[in-house]
Amino acid sequence: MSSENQTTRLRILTATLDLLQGGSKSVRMSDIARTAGISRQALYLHFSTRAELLIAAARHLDEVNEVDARLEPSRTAETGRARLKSWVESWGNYIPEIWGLGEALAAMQHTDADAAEALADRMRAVRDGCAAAVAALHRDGDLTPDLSATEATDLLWTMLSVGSWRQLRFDCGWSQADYVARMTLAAEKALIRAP
Amino acid sequence: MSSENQTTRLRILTATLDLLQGGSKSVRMSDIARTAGISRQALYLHFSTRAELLIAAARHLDEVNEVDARLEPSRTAETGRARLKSWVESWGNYIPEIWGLGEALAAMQHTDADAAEALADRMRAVRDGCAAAVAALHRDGDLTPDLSATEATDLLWTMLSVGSWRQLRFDCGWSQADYVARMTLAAEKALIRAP
DNA sequence: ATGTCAACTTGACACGGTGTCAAGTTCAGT
DNA sequence: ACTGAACTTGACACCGTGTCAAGTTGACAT
Repeated sequence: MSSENQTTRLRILTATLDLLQGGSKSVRMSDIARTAGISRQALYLHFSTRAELLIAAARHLDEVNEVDARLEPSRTAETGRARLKSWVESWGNYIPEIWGLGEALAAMQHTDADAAEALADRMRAVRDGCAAAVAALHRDGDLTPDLSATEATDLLWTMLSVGSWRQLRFDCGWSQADYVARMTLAAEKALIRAP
Repeated sequence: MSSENQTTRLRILTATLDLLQGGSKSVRMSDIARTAGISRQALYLHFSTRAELLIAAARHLDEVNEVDARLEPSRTAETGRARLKSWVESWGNYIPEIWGLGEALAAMQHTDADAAEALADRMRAVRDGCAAAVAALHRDGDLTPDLSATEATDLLWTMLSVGSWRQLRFDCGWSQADYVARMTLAAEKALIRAP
């Protein structure tokens, strides 16, 4: 940790995230090196593989954004309904910050097993958040009777996928606020027992 | 049309679809040539580019599957509700046949403008189907008041995306029948006015 | 002042996949 | 027997990733 040269490593990571944030299609190792102000080979001194770099960037992003703190309100919500609402909002508002990286990781998951694993990890974490919200609903007796807890989790997880967000946000032109509002409503309709 | 050598061209197209159908990660030009029983260069004699080949394969698939006929029941449904149900079923059951090709096309949409356009075309066609179902609901006064027709179309289109299907089908282990049944229900809850 | 070590640089190269080029082969139609 | 189209073999260029080798720079210790 402290034995590593943080400043160069950090410059690399932030360069990577900057390039990816823009949703730039294909971010090459040389692009990253250039924007970090070092040679392409110096990059390989720090990260021996593109996948490794992307994974490190993902971890770094998690730290910087204090993921746990952002999810706090959802975790401490009293009712299941409140928890669902809060979860959709927290996660939905986190997507814009990670989607570039997510798509880059997704694009290389078929050529690199580590990248696939890192992506799967993160998707699993999101799924856990969905499962917790569903469990809270279930506990309150508010879960719709036509879905098991697992099925409800599957459905919510899929509704909240990065791909769906991207499509609504960019292909359909929804604003971020629209996305959160409409998706919250859609999730409630799909999961909460009819009155 | 008839001036072209159909048999080799056809062998190529079916080889392409066969390889893609399996959801094989990276189907190379040489893989396709080998399974079609010709040399890699002969492949380039027929399709000068990988994108061109994939696009031709997509068109061929549309013909072979008689897309229009499959969508007939949805188009002729009497009520909006019936139309929605039928549309989700028709399209949902078509996804398994095209998803491999769709993902291949999607994977190269950032490196090839023609591939992007071909994919966009097909997605637009799906969106049109969604819009028609929503319009029928709206006509019957059955559309939920908290979504405009456009928003409802956006939402339905996104719920029925290939990515969501892939996630539910493979990551969540849903059967095709499960997918259609649950998705129909979810679409109805999201779009139809509460009683 | 000298030596050493780590971070970094330049420049070359291998590899895999796409696409191109040139020169042959095969064979049906005339 | 000749032509032309479909196809073959084999070489090569390009790009992006990853590797290797040799040199530069500068901080720190002695």
